[in-house]
Amino acid sequence: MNAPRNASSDRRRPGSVSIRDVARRAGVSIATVSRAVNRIPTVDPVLAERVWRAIEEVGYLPNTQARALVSGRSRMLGLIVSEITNPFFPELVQEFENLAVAQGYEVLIGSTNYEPERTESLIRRMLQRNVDGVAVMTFGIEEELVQKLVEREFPLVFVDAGPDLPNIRVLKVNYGEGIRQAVQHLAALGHRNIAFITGPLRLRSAAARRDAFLKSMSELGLTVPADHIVEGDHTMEGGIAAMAKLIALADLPTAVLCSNDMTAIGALHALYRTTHNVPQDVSVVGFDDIHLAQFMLPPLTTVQMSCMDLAAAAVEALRAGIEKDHPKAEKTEWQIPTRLVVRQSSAFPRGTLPALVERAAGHARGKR
Amino acid sequence: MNAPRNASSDRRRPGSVSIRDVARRAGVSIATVSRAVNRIPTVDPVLAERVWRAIEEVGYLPNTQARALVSGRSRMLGLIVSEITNPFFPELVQEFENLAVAQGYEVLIGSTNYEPERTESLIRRMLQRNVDGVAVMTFGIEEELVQKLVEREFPLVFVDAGPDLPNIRVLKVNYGEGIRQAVQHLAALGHRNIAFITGPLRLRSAAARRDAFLKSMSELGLTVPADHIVEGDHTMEGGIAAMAKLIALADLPTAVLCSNDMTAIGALHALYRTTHNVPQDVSVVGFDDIHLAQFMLPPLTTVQMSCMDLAAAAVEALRAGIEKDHPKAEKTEWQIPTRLVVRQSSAFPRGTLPALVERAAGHARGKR
DNA sequence: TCGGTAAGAGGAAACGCTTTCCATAAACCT
DNA sequence: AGGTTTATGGAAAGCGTTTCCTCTTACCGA
Repeated sequence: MNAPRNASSDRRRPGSVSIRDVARRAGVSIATVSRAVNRIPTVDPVLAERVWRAIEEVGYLPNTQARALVSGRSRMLGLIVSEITNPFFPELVQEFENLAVAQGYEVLIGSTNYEPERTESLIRRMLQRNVDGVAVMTFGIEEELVQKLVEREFPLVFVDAGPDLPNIRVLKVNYGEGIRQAVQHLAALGHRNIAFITGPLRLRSAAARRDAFLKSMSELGLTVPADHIVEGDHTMEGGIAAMAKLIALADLPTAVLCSNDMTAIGALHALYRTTHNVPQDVSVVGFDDIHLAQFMLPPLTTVQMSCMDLAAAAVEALRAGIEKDHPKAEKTEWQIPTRLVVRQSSAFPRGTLPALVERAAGHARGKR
Repeated sequence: MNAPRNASSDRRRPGSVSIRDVARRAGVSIATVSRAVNRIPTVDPVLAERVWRAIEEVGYLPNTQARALVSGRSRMLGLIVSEITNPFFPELVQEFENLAVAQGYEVLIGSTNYEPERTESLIRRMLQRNVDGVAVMTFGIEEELVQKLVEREFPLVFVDAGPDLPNIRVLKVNYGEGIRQAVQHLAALGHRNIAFITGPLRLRSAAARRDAFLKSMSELGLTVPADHIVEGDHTMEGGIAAMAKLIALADLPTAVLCSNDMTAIGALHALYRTTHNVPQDVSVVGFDDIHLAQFMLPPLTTVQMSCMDLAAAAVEALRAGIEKDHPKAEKTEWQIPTRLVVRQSSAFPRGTLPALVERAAGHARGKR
């Protein structure tokens, strides 16, 4: 006997079960099975029970593609990040995935690696897969690249800024608040000579962080010489190089604020290599509060931009755009707070009285 | 006039274009368009050209779901990893994605976080999405959890070991080779008292690494006291705790080999906190060669298990299982080599003559 | 007892695509 | 030149689901 393993087409994967098999088993029509599966109340509870038992028995799983084809909704969300290897993003991805799955969505992830043609292909792929919405968490993508998505009126979520169009929602990160806290923290410790290592300035978010720094400084009446603003690229390598430039200056700043944690970690390395102690000689402050930050030596004082907040806002904003009866369907802006987390990479400026006292106490305790 | 924007159903997303629109524009049948898109040679080149131009003009993108529905192949690959926040995995994911996309596949990622129920739901989701194959890169997943996938004869790729069934392919990581190189490197420097921090031993790969270590040691006639094998959990926190136990021992080992890089980084931290210098007091060697390893202080000597190799083998093995005429369709095992990368976290054991010479030279150069 | 109504279940169409089959046109051979 | 084969386009049949519409059945009141 070479009969097919099930009554449906023999092209199908073995063990695959369709709604028809369930219908046959339960002795009802496929329409009834569909209604039972979708918990439509007009179905007789007795029949529904029979359907559910049949589903259990034959091991039925509804085919998502067929569902998507007919319903026009794929229940997939696109998530575009800059580079998955930057430790900030996996944390974001993880949280985004958790939340999306909890809401019954699948996640299609893509990283642009800052390459326009990659972004291009990424968007085309997401369009083809017919995602229900896309979160563009690249912190400053070129707008024209997402033009296609905008045209097709996909629900879209951007960080910081996006075109002012229907179906576009924006997560406004309040860089100012956290950076002001950081600057005031340093100023309160006595720092006056504070440098800033930026991210790649073509990124809107990097420029926003730098501007927030300059604003906070001028609020305190502190001036920033041009050579105290050095451009990095949000990688550790970039942080090392940028810090090296600052070390080469005639007046080494007493504190350095960095546009992200990886840059700050790079700065720590550069200082360590040149036998400068942190925080005794130079205070270093990061931005993001990635997991790694607390395990640095010394643990990094940093401005927290919570992935949890960001991911939660992104998923909520996408759902608001997708599900027409969502309570926040009309909301277009989500505020993301930032706040300073003080650890041990920031202290009194070198040469000041409190620093000397600290250092003496430290030596007395046997630390180096 | 409130006519719909295109001639198809008005339920569709605006701007969405179907094969019918292309056919109309090119003045051919939809079958011809389909054949042109799928590059079937029997279509008249002139017509094909007209079709391609029409596709360009109307901005047509084939609907992947419809394609998958009829062809039975979704062109999606599942990738299951342990935890995306462990830096090893993003590197793997990135490479896997690049390769898969280059072959025309999309990637559905999921992390188990070592929770069985998460894995369960992950697999159900992948089944529903009808992925063409799944790579289970968790380095030791419980087999029964993937039973469903096995039953349905999904092409499956495991790391290290998997059930010996058709459609199962295994990437055999040669832990022995790299770890032998590491042990011999340390022994050559003069180390005799070498400890090992394991990963979570329920993971097959963690046990395999420990066994490889013990084997390499005994090959050299070196004994390993029971308290020199400490269990970690492949995280930095675990590495810190495990190293703390070693530090508390009466005879501090002169070298510590770790089951992965995050553990080694934890060990570096624990040593740093207790004012032990690496490599002068203790040599530390990692495993994986994650990107971060080269930026540690000191840069970490480690055994490289290339994500590139692993990802390439995984994608190739999956394709071999999916595409029936694949040249390597019959191959069931892929070998993944490992090799030692010597950096600066390993040196002569403390108290030996070469170490004293090194130290003196180092002091002379002004380093600490 | 019978007509009217409402609830529940089934049949069938549609979603966008691929694939197969068939009809037509063109080319070849005898 | 007529018949046969080969190329090529067009029409139609699914793929697995949802949804609309129709039909049956049961229940209620008169």
